[in-house]
Amino acid sequence: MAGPPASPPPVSGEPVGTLGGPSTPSVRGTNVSEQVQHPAADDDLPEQMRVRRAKREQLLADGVDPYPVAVARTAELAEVRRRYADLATDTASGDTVSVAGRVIFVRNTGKLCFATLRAGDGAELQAMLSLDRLGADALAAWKKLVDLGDLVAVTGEVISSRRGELSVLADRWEMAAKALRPLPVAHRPLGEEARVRQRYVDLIVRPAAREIVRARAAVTRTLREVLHTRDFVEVETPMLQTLHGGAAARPFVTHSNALDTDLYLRIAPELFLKRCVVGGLERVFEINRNFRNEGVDSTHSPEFAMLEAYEAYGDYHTMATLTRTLVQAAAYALNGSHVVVHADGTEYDLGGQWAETTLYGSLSAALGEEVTVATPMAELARYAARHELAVDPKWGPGKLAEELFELLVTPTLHAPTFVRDYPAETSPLTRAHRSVPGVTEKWDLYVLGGMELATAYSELVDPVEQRERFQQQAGLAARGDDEAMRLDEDFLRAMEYGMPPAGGMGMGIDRLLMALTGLGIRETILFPLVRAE
RNA sequence: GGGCUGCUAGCUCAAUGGCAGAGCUGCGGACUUUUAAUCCGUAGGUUCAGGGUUCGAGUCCCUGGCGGCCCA
Repeated sequence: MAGPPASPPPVSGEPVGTLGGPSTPSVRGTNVSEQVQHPAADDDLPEQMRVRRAKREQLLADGVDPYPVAVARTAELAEVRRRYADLATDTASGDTVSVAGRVIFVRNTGKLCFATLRAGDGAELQAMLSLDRLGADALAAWKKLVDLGDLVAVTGEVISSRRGELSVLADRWEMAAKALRPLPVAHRPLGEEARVRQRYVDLIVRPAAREIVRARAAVTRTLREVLHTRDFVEVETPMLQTLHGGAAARPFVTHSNALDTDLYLRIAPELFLKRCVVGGLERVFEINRNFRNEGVDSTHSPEFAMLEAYEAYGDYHTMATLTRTLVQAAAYALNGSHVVVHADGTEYDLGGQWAETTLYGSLSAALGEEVTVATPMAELARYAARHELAVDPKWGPGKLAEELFELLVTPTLHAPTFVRDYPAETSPLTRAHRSVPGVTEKWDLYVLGGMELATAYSELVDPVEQRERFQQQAGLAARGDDEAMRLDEDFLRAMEYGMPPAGGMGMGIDRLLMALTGLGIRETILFPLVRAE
């Protein structure tokens, strides 16, 4: 380390050549004065950033790369913790290791410095830097040049301090990457917006932020494993589509220059997965993103991850069993139990068999009046008025019954509940019930007081009936319902080759994480969409 | 779309219409066993932007921007 830390380097801006070097011709001939503005811009930086930039300059001046291509590293922090877990207080192991991590706390005394290093997995290890081991220059350089947030590497003996803290007593230290921005206060939560907009900082300072990322990975891996063991094949179907279909939702529109045509970001993979089933991929699934150009709030994100699975010769009963298996496996992967613990400490039991009811049955119970798919519009409208539900004139009786159900029943569905047999009117891709007229073989799975977690059908596979349902939807679209589905000729052509009877299921991955953790959707998505700064 | 609410130092937050502050962070100093180290000293601000009321606006009013919560 270079000697006396006498002169704070002249803050003379970027070293020549890094930016605007010879490769940028515009700089050379003309406006040289513009180049000199870099230092001036630096002067506008907050003091703490100027200081850190100056330290970077000092390192360079000392001939030390603040961003070396590699540093000595023989062990991970967690590995050292594991291996020396039993090292007695105030003893030395005799073993030398090289470790690296981010400096999150510093406690400097005159001739002995302590720093807490943290690795990406959350493991922490103390580094000790003493005058007698390091020498005056290296110790002075440490104190002068290392800030909270820097990534450093330390080589030394694994010891336990007098207070019993497992530590690396440094013979040598190196800068692994100099941080130019200060870390936020480590023990106070970052503001909501900063957490979302600068997730990287959130991840550095908040262990729970890292845990949710790993929880999500554990969940998606578990879903895949369960499906693979049941011989489901994972596929990836188009996210750019010339027609949007498979759900009732407003799409995002984009444009292909090559084809000179507008394209839609998919709102659901359903119609492509069914093409797969027609082709003989009898058990097929996809986990990927859907995009819906709709509201953004605590349960809705414009892009959201979804699992869809189709099983030939299955139906909505087999999909219910599959769904319960998947959710319970995910819960088990997170918590080792079907009872998960939410962020607020409450327990949520996903175990055992789940409650089942029907839409009209549960609605009748809530209304105290017998309601069926045959109940006329006028009567339903009276119930709506009784409960102060505004009725959209575009609604039919099926849609109104569903709205009443959502208003009166779903808030009461706290434990996981399958709600079966929806009106045909609102389910254009669903097969008619095999014994109950007017309803379809569809269920919605509700959790946590009304959050819709998954849905499944016994799929409609009759191409003629499918065409009629599409035509009804096209009529709605023509009347200005921009959520209505478009007629997809190629999909119908596929169906005309014959699709086996099948069950299909879709589950929101973000919502599954919410149900398993009790967190809001913006916490379960690493980088949720936010307005540009 | 409607209602409520927030935006102040790098971070988290204070400040009856009357000198813009604290803790942490930073900087200078002391300290060879600290644990969010401690102690002494010190710096740091376009109070989101623009307009208005006022002798005087972070504070009140209007418009806009960016968030959050609740409702449809």
